Amino acid sequence: MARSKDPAVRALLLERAAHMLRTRQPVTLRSLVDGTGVSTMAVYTYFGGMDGLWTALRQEGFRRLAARLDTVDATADSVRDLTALGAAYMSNALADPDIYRVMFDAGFDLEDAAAADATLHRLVDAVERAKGDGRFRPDVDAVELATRSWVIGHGLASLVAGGPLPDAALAHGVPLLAALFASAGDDPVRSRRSVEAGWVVEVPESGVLVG
Amino acid sequence: MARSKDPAVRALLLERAAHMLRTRQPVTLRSLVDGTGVSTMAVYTYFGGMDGLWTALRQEGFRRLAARLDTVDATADSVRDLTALGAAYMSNALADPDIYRVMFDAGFDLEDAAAADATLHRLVDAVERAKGDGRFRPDVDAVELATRSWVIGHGLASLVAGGPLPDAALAHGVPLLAALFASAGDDPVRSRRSVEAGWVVEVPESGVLVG
DNA sequence: ACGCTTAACATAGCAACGTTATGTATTCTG
DNA sequence: CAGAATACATAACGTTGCTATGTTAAGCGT
Repeated sequence: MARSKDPAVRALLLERAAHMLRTRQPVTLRSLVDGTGVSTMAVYTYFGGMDGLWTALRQEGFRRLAARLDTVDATADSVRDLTALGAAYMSNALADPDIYRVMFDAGFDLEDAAAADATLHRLVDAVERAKGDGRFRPDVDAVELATRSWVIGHGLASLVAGGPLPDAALAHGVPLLAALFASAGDDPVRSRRSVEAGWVVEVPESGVLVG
Repeated sequence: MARSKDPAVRALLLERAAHMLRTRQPVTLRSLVDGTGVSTMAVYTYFGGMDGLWTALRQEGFRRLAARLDTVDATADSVRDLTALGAAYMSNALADPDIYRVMFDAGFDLEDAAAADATLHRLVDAVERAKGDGRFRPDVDAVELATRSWVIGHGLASLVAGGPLPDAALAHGVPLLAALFASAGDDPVRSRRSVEAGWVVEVPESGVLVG
């Protein structure tokens, strides 16, 4: 056959692209490879072009999101845990606003949909656990409730991360989720307490915002 | 002085850019002016460059949004009206997904913030009218409740318009808004009825989706 | 063990992009 | 009615993503 691709080069380019995105430098084919020792062709052998790089970057974003969601561990309060997943989602979006924007930008293909589905599934699991605990009505559809939580989380993340709303608007997450969970059958007072306990969002360069 | 700018040319370029965006043609400087008889310089005299064109396009988007929100007229049911504003917001986003995306994309400057604020203000007014009708608790902050409605609307619009969720997901708007309004003091059953009455979203090429 | 095949990579060039410099025409002003 | 300033066309410049071409090196069959 021939030479085999070096996975380290791929990782290097991906890392560098993410870093350039974070530091607000325009990510162009030439600026990406400048100083790395590799030529522009590397982007084509590893990603098939710039479009492929963006796709890979989206998947890297979902990978990081998944990693952050994994740091949320289950407690006795399943509604708190569900909220904590939402807070972790938010922390991830704020940690890298540009990557988050790229994740949901124009070229949302089937691969990305699968990745998005995987992260949504974690929410579904959390909802089902809460149902098992009797927090939600038995007739509540776990996928639907998870999707609605996602709508709230994405709306908030999208408007705060580089959007028109300030960081302080993250506080809206608590009443929004509490209202949603109460509508699914959870006791309003108890729900509020659980959500306040779980809503801990890390805001870069401004510490931690607690609900 | 000298020749005066022709407002018709500005409107023509803006209209054409919006049309190219809707028909998924890439909007480039040259493709924009091709066939219009004007030269590439027109974009610079009228908008100061492509960035200026995007800013103008964002404002055009907010203008259209405002126009659509104006078609919602007040009825005796103020919560229905508030929901109808949300539905109109959604219809606008789905009618021109690409313009909607541009509106909330990267270059969100102060002008855009003002435009966004103006549209948010209509929601605030509607919330205050509902408070006057005794539908919401007196201690409810109108701006906050309006912002939370916006978070739901934007999250849904963003995930449906070109995003991972299908058009059918628009139906989530009803339970989400109903839950939010109920948490603000509105009677749950009555709220549900009002929201179902107001949630009428126009989906292009697939008719009208009623809650 | 050796040569052929094939993939990885560098170099160079292409069309198209946004922008700017330059020149011309037009229209308001003094 | 002349002067000046602005609208606009034309053309060029640097940079973009991409591709064609050439070279090098790794893996397999004999």
